[in-house]
Amino acid sequence: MDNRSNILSVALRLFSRLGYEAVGVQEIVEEAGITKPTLYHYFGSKRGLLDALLEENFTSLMEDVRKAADYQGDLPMTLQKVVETFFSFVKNNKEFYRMQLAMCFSGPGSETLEACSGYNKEILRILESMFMRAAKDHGNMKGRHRRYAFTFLGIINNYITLFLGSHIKLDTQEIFQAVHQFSHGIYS
Amino acid sequence: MDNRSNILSVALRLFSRLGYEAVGVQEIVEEAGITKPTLYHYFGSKRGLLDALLEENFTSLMEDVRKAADYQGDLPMTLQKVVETFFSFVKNNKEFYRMQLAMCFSGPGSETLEACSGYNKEILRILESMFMRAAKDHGNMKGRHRRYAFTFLGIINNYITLFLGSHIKLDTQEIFQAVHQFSHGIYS
DNA sequence: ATCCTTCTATACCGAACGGTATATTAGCAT
DNA sequence: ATGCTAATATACCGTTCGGTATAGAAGGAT
Repeated sequence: MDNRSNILSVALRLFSRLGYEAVGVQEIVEEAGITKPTLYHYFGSKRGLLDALLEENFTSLMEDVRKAADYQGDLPMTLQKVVETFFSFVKNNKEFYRMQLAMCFSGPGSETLEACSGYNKEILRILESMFMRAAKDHGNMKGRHRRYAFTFLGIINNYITLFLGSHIKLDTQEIFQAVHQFSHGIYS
Repeated sequence: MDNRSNILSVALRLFSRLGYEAVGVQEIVEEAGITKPTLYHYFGSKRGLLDALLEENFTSLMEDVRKAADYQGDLPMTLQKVVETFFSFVKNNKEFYRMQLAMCFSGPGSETLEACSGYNKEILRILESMFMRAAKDHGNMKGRHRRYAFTFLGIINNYITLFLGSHIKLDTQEIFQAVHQFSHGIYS
């Protein structure tokens, strides 16, 4: 593996375990078996390294979610596909999703929240526009798109959190449950 | 206000905004208008300060939750009282709950997670034992206490997160919704 | 062969980190 | 008054922080 990829993978592991602020650049380069100038050659700064990490992984996740959230008249199926997409992504990118989740919940003035808030807003936009298109066929959903997006993502992240804590497996039954739990909030 | 309380309040504000790791002791004492030895006199270390913060606030929260979670035959009412208790606590302790939530989601090897995991386990224990007592009257709940506790707390934290982001108000209607959303997961 | 670019290491920077040795002040009990 | 304790400040500790100036390899293009 080349140095750049190696740095990214080591940084992801450390950030997700200890948190971005708690990890020093020195720690990363030692673990990666290189020296600081190499890291700074590729990423310019510690923050640049974080940004590269977020960019690469979020791009892939958002691509998947965009495909899954393409509503074509069958809302339950679309929701199921979205949940399935998230769960599948998380299974293949546990460390990244754990890091990202931690950053979402960091304080409103923190660098980590600022770094990932743009990506999360984009994901919410994707979900919101899915609900907007669905609202044309479900009159009672009108004007609640944003709220639905927040709640839906919240439920998904609940399940993912349980998975990351080894409390559930994230199988097909769980996909169904997540959709079901959310749907109940819509139709009642 | 005495120095000790002042330090606690300044630290809580900074920790909740920037994150524990991102805040320096120097920053705290400057904001509080004192010097380092004063802080170290009262709390011994930066970590000791965090522990004191967690101890004081969690003790109060857990006391409230324990009272609310005292199941006496009416599960929906008990659930409602628990949600109400959380919401009311959060309204009066926004900064603390935001900090605590961030710490819950920090990496599995981080100091912040270690600092608050004990308290969260205790809260989960309280909820779990509530569900265990309720299971005597609801046969279909048996063996799922832990999972119910996780899910219930997850939904509550969803609503709280939306509140902390100024997306909802956390009023009585929201209490009802949270209970409703969770209950659907039980009875179906 | 030489030049240019890319990549990497040695060695270092000033600043900030968490923490403390020492001394002084204030209040209180004797 | 004296001595004891709690509380506070000045000034400093060694370490680590993120980041960099400089120079040497390495490799391809001319």
